[in-house]
Amino acid sequence: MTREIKTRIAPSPTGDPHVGTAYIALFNYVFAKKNGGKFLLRIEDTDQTRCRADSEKAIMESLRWLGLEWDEGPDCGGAAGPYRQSERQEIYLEHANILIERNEAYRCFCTPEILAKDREQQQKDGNRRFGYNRRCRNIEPEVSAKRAASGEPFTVRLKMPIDGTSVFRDELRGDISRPNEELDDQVLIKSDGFPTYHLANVVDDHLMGITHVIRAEEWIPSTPKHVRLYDAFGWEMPVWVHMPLLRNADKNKSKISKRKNPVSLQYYKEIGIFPETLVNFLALMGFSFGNDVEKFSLNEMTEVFSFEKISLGGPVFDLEKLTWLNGLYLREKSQNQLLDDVMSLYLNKEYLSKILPLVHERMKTITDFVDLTTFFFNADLDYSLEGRLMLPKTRTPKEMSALFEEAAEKIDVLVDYNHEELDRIFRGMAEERGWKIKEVFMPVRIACFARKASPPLFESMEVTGKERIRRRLRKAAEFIKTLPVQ
RNA sequence: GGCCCUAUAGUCUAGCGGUCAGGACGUCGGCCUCUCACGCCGAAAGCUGGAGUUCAAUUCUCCAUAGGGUCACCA
Repeated sequence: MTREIKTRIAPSPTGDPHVGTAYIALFNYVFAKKNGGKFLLRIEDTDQTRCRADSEKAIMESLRWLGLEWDEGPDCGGAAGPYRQSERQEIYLEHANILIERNEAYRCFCTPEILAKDREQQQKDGNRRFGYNRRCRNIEPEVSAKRAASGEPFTVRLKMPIDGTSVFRDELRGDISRPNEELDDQVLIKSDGFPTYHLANVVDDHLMGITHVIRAEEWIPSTPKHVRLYDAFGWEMPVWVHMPLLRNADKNKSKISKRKNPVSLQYYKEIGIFPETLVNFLALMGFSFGNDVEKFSLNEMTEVFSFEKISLGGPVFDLEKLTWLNGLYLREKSQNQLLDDVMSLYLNKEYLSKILPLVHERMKTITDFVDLTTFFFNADLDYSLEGRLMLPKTRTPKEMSALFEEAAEKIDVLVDYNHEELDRIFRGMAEERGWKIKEVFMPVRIACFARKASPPLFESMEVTGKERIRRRLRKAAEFIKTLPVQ
């Protein structure tokens, strides 16, 4: 009897909801629905140092916004719960122990310091083979157990074959093989007791009945480890499907990254992209509907979907085509629908009441409000008029664009995006460089608002929102490079 | 660097041995029009290179090249 088709999206709640997560979720969703199966959501929060409290909620909201509803998940439950890995601790430990008993895994007592030293030595020796040297692989089981019992910290590692070749079948590419000497003994349980992705992922996928693992191409190199895990447990293998990676629009088409491209789903929502547009566009990244059809809904895609319609070249995420597609959807909407959309995005009391205090004193008539606040509603700005003011006479284009890029980075890692933090960042950068405050603040004002005069800088940046501000800083950095040295 | 994946215009793609290499974004030109936008019409622009298989390669094989990914107690 064939199993019910089940797929999953397993995001790690380490930051803003990522466009790549939506991309992979989309294909998992569509494949499951096409086959009358289930699509589930699992939260991979096993990295205690990187997980952020509000991230999980934001990810769920974004996926829902896109209409990628899951059948089982941390909020709606399901037969194979819990769906949050941090709540499945005992399950992983139990399974790690099974592997130790079967001699498929072992405790490793090497400290991070020793490992770092090993790596250093390997570098020095010009040894091309990195990875763990398997020092603890053959410790006698009794000795190992005793050391563990005595409280010595350890990790659990998977015993990989030392020679030979691992082969697995990727649904889109056929057989992929890798020499085993390339694979080292992967850590399964970290010394903090949490599992690594490799263990948690395989155990959960099996226990949750996942039949098709549709994930990003970056996982291909470690798939042999996962295959080994399934074999060690004696479990039935899922079908492996590795989707191409979304790419930046830079020269090299590198893997999509927040340094070069807005990757937060929140951003696309903020600039007025409809969820159906984004889903449609993401689908276009690698999937062909057929008959030259480019505009289609999630349901229409589901009807015609098959893996044969996926192409493997890494698709560049092109904002221009996304915007064009959005226009198609927009012109199709009734004016009533559109009115609701316009109001719910920015023209509502909540948003306007954040702006109003910033311009209150600057207004003489009600109509001034509009002139004073346009940049709170724009996606990108036009720098053709005031743009040159981003470059103080005392600074070079290179220096200035570097500052903007650094600012975008610093803002990205902010835990709390607010005007105090922004103030701290920009004053700090001026100070570090020994620049005058005005050499930083005016250029930033132009970059963020394209005007010499604006409401209070950092308050306005706060209201405009992290993603749009980061995008503007990056755009400004590009623009400055086109200016002549003064 | 080792290993792995990928390769049709600037970008997204169709093609699954014989096609004038099709569509879309963008670009350019024109039409519509009070302007702009929309819409419509048209144009420029592509099979990375080299061997091999074949009567015939964009398509199959190999090599090269290029790009990407990956080599963590991150996912």
